[in-house]
Amino acid sequence: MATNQELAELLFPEVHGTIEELEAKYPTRYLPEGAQVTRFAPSPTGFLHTGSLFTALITYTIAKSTHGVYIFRLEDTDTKRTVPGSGEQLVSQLKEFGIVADEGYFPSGDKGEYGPYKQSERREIYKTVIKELIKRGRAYPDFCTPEDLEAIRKAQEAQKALPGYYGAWARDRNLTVDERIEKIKAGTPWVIRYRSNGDHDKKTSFVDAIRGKIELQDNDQDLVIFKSDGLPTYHFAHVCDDHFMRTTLITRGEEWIPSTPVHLDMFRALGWEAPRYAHIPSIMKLDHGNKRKLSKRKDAEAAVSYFLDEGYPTEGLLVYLMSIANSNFEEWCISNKSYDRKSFTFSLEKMSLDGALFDMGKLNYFSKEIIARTPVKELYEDVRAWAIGHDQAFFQKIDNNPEYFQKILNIERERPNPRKDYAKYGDIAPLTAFFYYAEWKKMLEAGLPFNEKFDKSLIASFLGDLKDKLLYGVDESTWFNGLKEVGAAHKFATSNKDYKANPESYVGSVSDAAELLRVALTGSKNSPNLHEVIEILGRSEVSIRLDAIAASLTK
RNA sequence: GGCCCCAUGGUCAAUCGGUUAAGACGGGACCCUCUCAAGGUCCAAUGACUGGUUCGACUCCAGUUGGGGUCACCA
Repeated sequence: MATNQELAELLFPEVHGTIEELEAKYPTRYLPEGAQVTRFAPSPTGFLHTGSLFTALITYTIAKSTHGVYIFRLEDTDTKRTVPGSGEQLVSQLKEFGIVADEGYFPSGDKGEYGPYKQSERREIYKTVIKELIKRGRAYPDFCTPEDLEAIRKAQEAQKALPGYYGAWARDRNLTVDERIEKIKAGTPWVIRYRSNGDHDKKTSFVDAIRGKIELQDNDQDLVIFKSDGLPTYHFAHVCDDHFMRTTLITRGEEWIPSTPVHLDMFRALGWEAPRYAHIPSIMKLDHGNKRKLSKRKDAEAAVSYFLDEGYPTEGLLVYLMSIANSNFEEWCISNKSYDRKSFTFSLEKMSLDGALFDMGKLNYFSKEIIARTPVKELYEDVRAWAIGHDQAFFQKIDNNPEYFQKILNIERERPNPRKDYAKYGDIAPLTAFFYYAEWKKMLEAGLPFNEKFDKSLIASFLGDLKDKLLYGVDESTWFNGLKEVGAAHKFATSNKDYKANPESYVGSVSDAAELLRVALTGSKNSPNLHEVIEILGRSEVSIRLDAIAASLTK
């Protein structure tokens, strides 16, 4: 009678290594007390998902705050779903958010001593462990075809039995070694299944770092761990990789909770200590009154690229995500007068247990705060970098005269309560268009929205007067007093109070007078501080515009 | 359907058995004010339901309901 040893050799003749050798190759890490080794391990199946960024942020933050190690691992075992180039894409998008791995997969080559960090390059490791498992009788080749599996499922359905490959339903579980060898030699296709000793009627429990104790049914499924394409399935790859990478904390989506007993079962079978788990709630979206996970297919905001394209500052998104992760973060920011994530103490225990609805409004709020606090020089660089890739016309405009654009960006900025009218870089171009003559000209041609209660001749004479008498290079109140004086000469009240008291003595109030100037120069009834606008535009530009208006009013 | 997770305002949520149930976003009002954006002050708005435990329950327990997840040679 043949032995499992012989079976293992027949299955994996090319594998000569041992688990002991792997243990020696990937030694226990020497890290300070409390340091966590975490990892973000996405599949290269497309662009970075907002939920993934959330998980990555938490994973990264924990490693950094405990002076541990943050690993990036590429889980490319599903060759059918792999999208070429998306691994590189993931790394570079994460980098834009400042989330760069201490070790892991990089397009330019792996970094770190615990690699390879791409699962498809770790075949040797998986095979070594699986071969050992076969020798020990804890894994076996299975010869079921998809049709066989389908038949089993149907039979289970008919008998109202629990679905799956387990116990008596596991057709090939109890084949003798000789029978297996015979089939293999006959060329029957096989996969490797893990032989579970679990009892479905018993419970396994573990302490989740976020949720506390979780109790689930024991795993009794003989799951496939090695596919016919020569790659492992997630379950096995996770156990293997996180053991040999010496990960101490697994951060992953909450959808993994139900399969945790499988992983625990395997760690036990291998005699390895299981890491801690932190199952992170998903970010949700309200859809026809129901909550559901953010979906890349249905929701633009599910793809991180959406925020990048719109021109949200990366820090704005990060701060928003952090506020969902730890709701005390927001209060911390307020009392510290700072959004510096790095000095905030993140805590897994403080994470909420149910998935938050993604709130655009709140993102905008944080984003405005971040933009308003960014020093002009820095903001300018960020906006410029965004414009290059997303708005060429805008880029040409700002690049043509960077100093002018920075002055515009700086309006009402360097003060205790700065303006907050941009949530994203894409908001800037439309709001600042009037500063550029060509665009102002278009507004003039389309018709300036002057208050219709004033007739053209009044507007023309008032603006004409202003052209010569507007003050430049003086402080705001002096400047505004100058404006009032000119207004008074045209019978505009110098204060709203005076106007209200005697409306019949005036043509309008200061507000009306200021509005005429505002509309003339900015093409809109709403604009930032007029004094600053005029200082930036400068005397000659203001004169040119007022002349152009005079010409259009009198023709 | 089995199993698991979750449950405080519209949203994010604090409270670790005793509070007038915080705070933030959003909303409303008022103030400031040459408009807007800010800023200031104030207001409205929350414990799913039913039992239990307890002197006392938003808080602990059970059940109900609701929502979410998971049951692959996908991760």
